[in-house]
Amino acid sequence: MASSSPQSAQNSLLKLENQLCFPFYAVSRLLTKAYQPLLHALDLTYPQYLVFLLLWEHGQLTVKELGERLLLDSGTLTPLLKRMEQKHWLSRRRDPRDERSVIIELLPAGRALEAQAGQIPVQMLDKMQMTPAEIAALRLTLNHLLTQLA
Amino acid sequence: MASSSPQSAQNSLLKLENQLCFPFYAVSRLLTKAYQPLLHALDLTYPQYLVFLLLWEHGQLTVKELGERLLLDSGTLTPLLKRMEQKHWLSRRRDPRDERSVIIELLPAGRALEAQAGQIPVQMLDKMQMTPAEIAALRLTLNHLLTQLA
DNA sequence: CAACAATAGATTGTACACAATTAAACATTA
DNA sequence: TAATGTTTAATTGTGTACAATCTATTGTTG
Repeated sequence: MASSSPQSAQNSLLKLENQLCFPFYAVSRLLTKAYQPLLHALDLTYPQYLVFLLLWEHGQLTVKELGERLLLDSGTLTPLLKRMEQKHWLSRRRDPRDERSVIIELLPAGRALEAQAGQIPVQMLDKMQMTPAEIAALRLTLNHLLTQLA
Repeated sequence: MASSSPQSAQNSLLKLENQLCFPFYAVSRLLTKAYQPLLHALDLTYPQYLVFLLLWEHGQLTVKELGERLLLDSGTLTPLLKRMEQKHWLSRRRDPRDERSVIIELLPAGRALEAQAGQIPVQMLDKMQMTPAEIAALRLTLNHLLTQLA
C-alpha cells in the first residue's frame, strides 16, 4: 500500500520536483533574466517594457487601463510610471473630464525606443527554442490558466 | 503585402496580446496569489513555502543547495531565511567542516507545518482546472524551458 | 441638494528578486 | 608555505509586487 496510501501520496505532492507551480515561478524569472541583456541596452526593466508595449500600440492609456491589462495595481504602477516619467518617456496628468483618472501619454523619447526594441521578440523566441506547435499549445494552456485564475 | 512586410510583422510582435512571455509573468503572479489564502493560514509566503518543501523532504540543506534548487541567490535567500529563523521554523549555522557554508536545518515548529500544508497541492490543482493530459504536456514544456533558459 | 457609496490613484509597509560588491574561508600551486 | 585564486554568504542598492489604508473626485439616492 506504500505509494497509494493517503499519507505517502500527500508527501509526494509536497516534493518540489512534483510541483507544477514552481516551474511557472522559475520560468517566469528566467524569462525576465533572458530579457535583461536586451532591455539593458534600452535602460528598461521588464515591467517597464510591458508598459511600453501598450503605449506603443495605444499612445495613451489611463493608469486603470494599464493595470487591467497588465494585472498590476496602483501600488506597483504609480512608482514605476514616476520613474518612466523622470526619463521623459511618458507624461502623467489628470484627466480634465474626470480628475480621478491619470492619463499616461507616450512622449517622443518613449516613441523613439520602439524601433530599438523591434528585434527583441524574435531574439526571445530564439532563446526559447520551441516549435510552432509547442508555442500554440502553450498559448492555449496559459490563456486557460489566465482566465481560470484572474 | 501589408501583414507580411518587415515593419508590420515587427509591430505585431510588439503587441502585448501577441507576447508569449507576458502570460508566464501574469500566470506566475496569479498562481502566487492563488496560494496566498492557503499559505496565509500558515503565516507563510510562497517563496518560504518552497523552502519548506525542500526542508520537509531533506531535513537540512545548505544555502547553496537551496539556491541551486530554487534558482535563487543569497541576496534573496539570506533575508528570507533570517525571517524564517526568527519564527523558529529553522536554524542557521556555519558548517564546522567548511565555515563558508551555512546549514539550514528544519526545527520542530517547521516540521509541524508539514501536516497543515498537506492539502495545499490538491487545492491548487483544483483551482487550476486542468486535465491530466494538459498537465503532462505542460510539464514537458516547462521542463524544456527550464533547461533551455537556466 | 445633502448624505452616502463607489471609483481612481497615491501612500505605507513588508517581502521578495537580483546585480554588484565585500569578506571570510578554503583550495591550489609555484 | 606564501601568494593567488575560488567558493560561499552577507551586504548594499534598486526595482518590483501587493495588502491595507487614505484622499480626492464622481456617482447615486432619498
